[in-house]
Amino acid sequence: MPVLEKTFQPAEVEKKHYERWESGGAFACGSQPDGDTYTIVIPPPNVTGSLHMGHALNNTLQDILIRYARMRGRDALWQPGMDHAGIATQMVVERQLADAGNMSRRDLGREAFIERVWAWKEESGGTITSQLRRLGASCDWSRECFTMDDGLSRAVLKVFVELYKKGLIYKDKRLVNWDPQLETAISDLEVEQRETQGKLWYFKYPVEGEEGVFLTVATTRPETMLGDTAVAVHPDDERHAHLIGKHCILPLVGRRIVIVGDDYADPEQGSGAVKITPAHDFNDFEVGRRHDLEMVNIFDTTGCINDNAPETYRGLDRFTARQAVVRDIEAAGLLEKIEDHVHTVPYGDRGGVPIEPYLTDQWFADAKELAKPAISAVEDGRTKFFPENWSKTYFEWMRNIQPWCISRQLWWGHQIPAWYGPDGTVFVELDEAAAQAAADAHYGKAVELVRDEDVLDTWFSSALWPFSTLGWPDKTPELARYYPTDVLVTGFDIIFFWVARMMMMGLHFMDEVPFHTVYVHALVRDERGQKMSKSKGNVIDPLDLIDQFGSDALRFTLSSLAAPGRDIRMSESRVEGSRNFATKLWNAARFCQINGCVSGGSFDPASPSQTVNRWIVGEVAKCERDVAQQLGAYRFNEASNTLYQFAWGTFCDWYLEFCKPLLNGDDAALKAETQATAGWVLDQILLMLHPFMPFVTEELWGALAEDRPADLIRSQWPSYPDGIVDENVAKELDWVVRLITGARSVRSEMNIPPAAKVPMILKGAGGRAASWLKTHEPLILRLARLDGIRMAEDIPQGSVQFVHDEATAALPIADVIDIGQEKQRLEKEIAKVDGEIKKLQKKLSNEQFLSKAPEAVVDEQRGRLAAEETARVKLDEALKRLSAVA
RNA sequence: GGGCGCGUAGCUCAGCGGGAGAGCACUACGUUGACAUCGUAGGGGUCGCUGGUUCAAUCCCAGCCGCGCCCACCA
Repeated sequence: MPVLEKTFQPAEVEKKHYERWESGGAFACGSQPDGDTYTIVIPPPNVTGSLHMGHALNNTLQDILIRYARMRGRDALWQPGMDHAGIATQMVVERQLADAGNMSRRDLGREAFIERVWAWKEESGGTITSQLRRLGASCDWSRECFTMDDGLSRAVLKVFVELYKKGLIYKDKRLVNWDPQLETAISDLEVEQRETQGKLWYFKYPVEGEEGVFLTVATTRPETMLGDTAVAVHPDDERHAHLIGKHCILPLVGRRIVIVGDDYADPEQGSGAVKITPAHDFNDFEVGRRHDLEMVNIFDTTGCINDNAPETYRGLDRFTARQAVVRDIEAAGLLEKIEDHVHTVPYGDRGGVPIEPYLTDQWFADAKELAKPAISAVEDGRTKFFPENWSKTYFEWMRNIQPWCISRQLWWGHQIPAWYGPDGTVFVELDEAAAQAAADAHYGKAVELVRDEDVLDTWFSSALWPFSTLGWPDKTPELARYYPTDVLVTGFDIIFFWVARMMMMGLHFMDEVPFHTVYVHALVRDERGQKMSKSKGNVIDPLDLIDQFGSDALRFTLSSLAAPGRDIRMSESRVEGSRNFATKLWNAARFCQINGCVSGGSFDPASPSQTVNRWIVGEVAKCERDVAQQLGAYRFNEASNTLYQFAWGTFCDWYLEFCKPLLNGDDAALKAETQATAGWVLDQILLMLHPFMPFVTEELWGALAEDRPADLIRSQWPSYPDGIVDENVAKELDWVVRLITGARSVRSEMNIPPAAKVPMILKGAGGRAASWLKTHEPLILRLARLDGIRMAEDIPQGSVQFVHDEATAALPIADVIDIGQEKQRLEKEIAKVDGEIKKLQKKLSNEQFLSKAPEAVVDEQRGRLAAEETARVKLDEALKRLSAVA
C-alpha cells in the first residue's frame, strides 16, 4: 500500500467515496433483509432550496443515525425527496417570466405556466440534492420522491376525497388570512406578527338625528371604515350605553350603521367605542355574526378598494386609500386626534406584505377532530419527543388548534379534486370521470362540470410524507415493511407546520403513528447568536465550510455542538478545530501504517498479553459502550466528544506514545502484538467515527489494509467480548500516566529544559509500584524524558519532588535547581492540600453526614482524606529535606 | 396575556445532588522520525442574585434581576 500523504485532502476523497457508495448501492435499503428496519424520512427540502446551515445540521444528524443503524445490521432506509413548495416555486418561475419579457402567469395561462414550472424543475430544481450528497448524506436516492410525483399526487387526492366524505374537509365562507401580494389565502401559521410603529386615528361618527352629537372611534386602519357596518360599545359603559340601538351616519360613505352593545368593546381601549368592519377583521367578524350585521367587502384580491366603496376611493391600494380617508375625514372636521401607537401587524411570511383578513370561500380541514388521536398518541407515549419538553409545545398548539385552511389560489400544486355542477353543487371524487358519474346521477342527466381552480396547501402533501413516499395508497411491500418510521429529525420551527400534521394524517390513514420518536434539534445561529438571514448578511454557507475544511469537519462540528435543547452558534474556528481532528486521525493512521500496525482482520482483542495492549483494548470497549449509550439517547454532542477524547487523548497522546518503545524494541513477539493491537484499535476508531466523519474514515479504512471484506460503510459496528476490560490494568496505566504527567509538570515548572534528561528516584513506593515500574520503565523514561529510575529511600539534596500516591518522586538536579522557587512551589501545593483536608475533615466530623449519607459516599470521602493526608506528610518531608539543604 | 428556554473560564458551550469540565483564545517552552492543521506544561471561574429543601446544592424548589424564543391579542 502506498504511504499516506502528509495531510488529508478532503475534496477528491469525498467525491471518490460518495460516488462509489452511491453507485455501489451502499445507501439502498433492503441489503440487510434479516435485520430489523430502521427508517427515517427526510424533511423534504423545497425544490427551490439550497443547502443552508439548518439543513446541514438536520441532515448530518440523520446521517449519523442512519449510518449507525446500518452498521448495526439494521435494514436502514433513509427516504429522500423534495417538496414542490407551492408558493416559493411559483414565485421563482413568475419572476423568471417577468425578467424574460414582462409576462405574468395569467398572460401565459394555467396549463402553459405549469409546464414552465416543470421545465424549471427539470433544469434548475433540486440543486439541494447534490448539496446533500456533498454533505455525505447516505439517502437511498433510488427511492427519491417529489410531492408532485404521480404516486404522491394520487395519495393527496385520495386523502382529500376520503376526508371530504367523512366530513373532515369542508368548504366554508369565512374570513381568512389573505395575501394581497400573492393573491391567495394562507394559513394562520404562515402569518408572522411584526411590531410596527403606527398611529391611532380618532374619528368622530355623527349620531343620527342628534345634531352635534358624535361617537368617537379609534382605529389603526382608517381605510377599513369604508366597510364599517356598526359601532360597538360596551353595554355597561355609562358614557355610551344610552346610544345602543341608535345609528351613526358613516362619514364619507353616508351609510346608516347601527350602534350595538357588545362585550367585545373594551371601555379601557381607545375611545371605548369601536368601529366594526365584519369583512376585514377577525373580531369584528364575530361581532357581526352576533348582531347579524351586513358584511361589506371593500377590497379586491390585490388589496385595492373595490366598487363597494364610494367612487373616489375605488382602485386605490389600501395604503393610498388610508391617506385619502384620513385627509377626507379631516377635511370634514371629523378627525379628533392622532396618536402614535406601537402595534403588531400581520405579514405574510412569503409575500412579505401585510395580510388582509378577507372574506372568501375556502376549503378547510377539521384539524380539531384530526388532532384528537394525534394528541393521545403523544400523551400515551406512542410517539415521544426528544427533548421531551417539546411535547408541551405540541400539546399547547394541538389542544387549541383552529380549522386549517388548505386551499390556495395558486396554480402550482395539487389541484383540488372538486367539480361544480351548474347549480354549484360540489362533487369531490378521485378523478373527473368519477365526478361526472356522480353529477350525472345527482342531476339525472349529463351536465357540464367545472373543476375547482384552487390547489392545496403544500403542507397538505407533506403531511402524508411518511406513507406516501412508501407507496400508499397502494399496498406496497415497502409500506408494509418500513412504516411506521423510527425517528423524525427536525427543527422546532416546523413542529406545527409538519410534525403535527404528519401525526394527524398518519394516525388517520395508517392507524399507526408515523414515527416513534421526534428528535427536535435547535437553530443554527451565527457566532454572536443572531439568527442567520440574508438581510443581516450573516449567513454562513455550509458549502463554503465544506470547501474550506471538508465535509467531515463540518459534520463533526455540528454533531459535537448538537446538545439537546440549545441553539448552535456556528463559528469557523470550531470547524477548523474539527478539521484538525481529521488531520490528527490521518496522521495517527499514517504512523500506524509506517510502523506496520495492521490488524489483519482476525485480531482477537482478548489476545494481547502486554499490559499497554490489554489496557487500550479495554479502553476501546469502554469508549464503544459510552458512544452507543450516548447515541441511543440522541446525545450527539456527547458521543462526538467521547470519540474525540478517545481518539486524540487516549489513543494518540498516550497509547501511540507508549507503543513507540515497543515498536522499536528488540522483542519481536511483543512488537508483533503491539502492531496488531494498534492496527486493531485504529480500525475500531474508524468504525465508531464513521457515522460522524464518513469520508476520512472510509479513506483510511481502504488505505490501511488490502483485502478488507467490505467498505467501512458496510462494516459491522463493533461489539467486544466481555472481559476485555480489566480494571486492574486500567489502574496500572493510570498510575503510569500520572507519574509521567507529574514528572513533566515539575520539570516544566522548575524550568528543566525539555531536552535535558534527568534521573528519577522513587521513595517509599510499594511492591506493586516496583513491579509496575519494571514493566513500564522504557516508556516512562521516554515520555518523562528521564535517563533512569531507581527505587531508593534517600533523596539527594537539591531535588525537585512531587507526591505520587504512597511514594515521593524526586528529580535530583542539584546543579540547576532554584531552591527558593522549589520551596515556593511545594508550599503552594501544601496550601492546596491543606484546604482539601480541612474541607474533608469538616465533612467527616459531621454526625449528620456520617449517619445520613450513603456509606459509599462516606467511604469515598474517607479515602480522599487519607490520600490527602498522605500527600500532606510527603510534601512536608519534601519541604524539610529542601530546607535542610538551604 | 399564555407557554418554553437561557444566564458556568476572555469567547462558544458541556455538566445538573457528593472532588468545577471541553473547544477556541491566552502564556511559557519545544523542529523528541505520525502530526506545527503539532507536542508539553500553565494561567484563568464567590457556576446571575436572594432565600428555601437537604447531612450535602452550580445542580432541586421559590422569588428577583438580565436575555431570548414561540403562541395569542391589540381600538
